[in-house]
Amino acid sequence: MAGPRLSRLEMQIMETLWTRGESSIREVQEAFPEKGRPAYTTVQTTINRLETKGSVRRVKKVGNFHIFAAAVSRDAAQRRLVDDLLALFGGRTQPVMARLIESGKLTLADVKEAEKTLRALERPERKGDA
Amino acid sequence: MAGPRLSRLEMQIMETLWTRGESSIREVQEAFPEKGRPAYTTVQTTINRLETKGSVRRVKKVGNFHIFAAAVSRDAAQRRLVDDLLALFGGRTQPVMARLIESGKLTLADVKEAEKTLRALERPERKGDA
DNA sequence: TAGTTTCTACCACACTTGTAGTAGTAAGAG
DNA sequence: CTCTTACTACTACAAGTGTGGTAGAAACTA
Repeated sequence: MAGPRLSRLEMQIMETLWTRGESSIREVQEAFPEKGRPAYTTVQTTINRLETKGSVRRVKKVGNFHIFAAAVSRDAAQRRLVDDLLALFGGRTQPVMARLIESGKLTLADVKEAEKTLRALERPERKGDA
Repeated sequence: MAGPRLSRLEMQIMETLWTRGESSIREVQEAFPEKGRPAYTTVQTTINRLETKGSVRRVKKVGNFHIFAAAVSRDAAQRRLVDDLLALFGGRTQPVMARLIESGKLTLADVKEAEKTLRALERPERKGDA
């Protein structure tokens, strides 16, 4: 399955749709930080492409403008990104973790959280192991 | 610095150069799994582009062919990939970790290793904190 | 040396992505 | 009902990427 690949700008737009919910092109555009905000038509073009890809759909028309909504979940889209990255690393997570640590963004809390989740997942793994 | 962005195919080629060391185009090409191996000229074109980007350099000529070598470290290139991904996640590692777990590739051992590394890094953090 | 093989240099092309302009239409302001 | 404005649909275009073809040179092989 995996859905289509989403580019940087596409992801930023999806992010707005995920966080603010159904939005017009104008709303999506204005959600960008004023500094470096893309032109209205740039957002329009990109949303149209997302629509073609099936990642976004227009839900209704209000006045003379359309309202769009994400047609894929944030989790699914993010999963795709991580899977692609992982493929680039030959499927090995260890070097990914190493780079995350280098980035300085990975906190001990994040890791402990992950560890807890993993333990919870591993315990019920009685019959079908990975 | 960050160096240029490397595409999927470019990364695959770099991977060969990193693991096997200096190689000819033919060697790089044949390092690809037979199934879905790109044409010789595809590899050639891509190596040329890598050369233009400064990620690869030709080190010598043997007979009638050139020998190429990576001009950037694997770590640096991988760091770039992870940083780019992180940017897409708004700099937050937590969702990245979550997706890694979902992928089923992240092992408890990887996480413990990361935890150890983080602890070791955090302790000496006397003067210059993050 | 002549033929065959193997490279190299360059070109071509389609698809993606970021970016934005233009023309026309629909909606709200008076 | 007319004007102004905001939005839509469409078009354009350059850089990046994957893909591979062609022509000609260089180097082994007999």
